[in-house]
Amino acid sequence: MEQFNPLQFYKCLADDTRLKAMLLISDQEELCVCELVAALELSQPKVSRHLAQLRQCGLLSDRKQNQWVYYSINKALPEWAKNVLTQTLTANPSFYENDLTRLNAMGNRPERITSCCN
Amino acid sequence: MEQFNPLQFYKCLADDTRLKAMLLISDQEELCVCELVAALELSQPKVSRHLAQLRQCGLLSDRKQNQWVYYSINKALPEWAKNVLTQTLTANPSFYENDLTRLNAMGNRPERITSCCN
DNA sequence: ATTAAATATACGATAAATCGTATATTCACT
DNA sequence: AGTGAATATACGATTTATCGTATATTTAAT
Repeated sequence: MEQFNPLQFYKCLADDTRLKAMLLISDQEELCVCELVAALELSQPKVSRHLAQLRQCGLLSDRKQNQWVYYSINKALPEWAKNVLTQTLTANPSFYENDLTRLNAMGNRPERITSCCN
Repeated sequence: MEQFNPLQFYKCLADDTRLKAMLLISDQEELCVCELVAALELSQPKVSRHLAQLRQCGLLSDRKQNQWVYYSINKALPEWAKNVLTQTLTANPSFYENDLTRLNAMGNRPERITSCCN
């Protein structure tokens, strides 16, 4: 993230897959690629590509755990951008409710290792 | 505006001309096309086209006065979207400061008729 | 070692957005 | 009636974004 720019931020949100991924991740704290694939009903390469873009633009962070990669909202995101996401999330539940339903219906979701020490 | 949709909203903001126009209009209450042409240093058709799109999507309203068309933020915009604009405006002054400077330096700005009765 | 699952990336094809230029329209002024 | 300023729109050309498919990489399990 070479200097956070509102235009780039909105370009990231201007795609159905990316916007829904951002909202679902905001809502769920973190999600791995296969969970997003299931929730959004899209191909794995498509989801992965969009997540890579969101990470490169500084909107998402990722952490690797076993064979999964978990994406979460980048803590270093400017406050105004975090607020934009929160406003969008809470004001538009119907925009992503179907995705959330599919996510909750998903079997075999990977287990998070809950570290006891932080 | 057939039903306000966050994706469409962000698509509107995902273009340099449109985002700057939105922020300048937010800041200035209303601006006519020729003022935006001067502030943004862009061709009249280009600015006009983008404003038309913002109006069609429900982000802007227009009023005609003499030969000028003044654009302002649509009062009927959902609260969350207004908040997004306000947040973006106040947190990113450097994004549009040059445009604001050119606007203020512009000679011959059309005079608003200040109606005394409303 | 082999296989399978999860993820990432490369590449050419397609679709979508944007642009410049030309032109139409409207209004004020003479 | 005629001219000029402000604005809008149409159209083809170009750029940009997205996509499907194939393939590479990593990790876990057998």
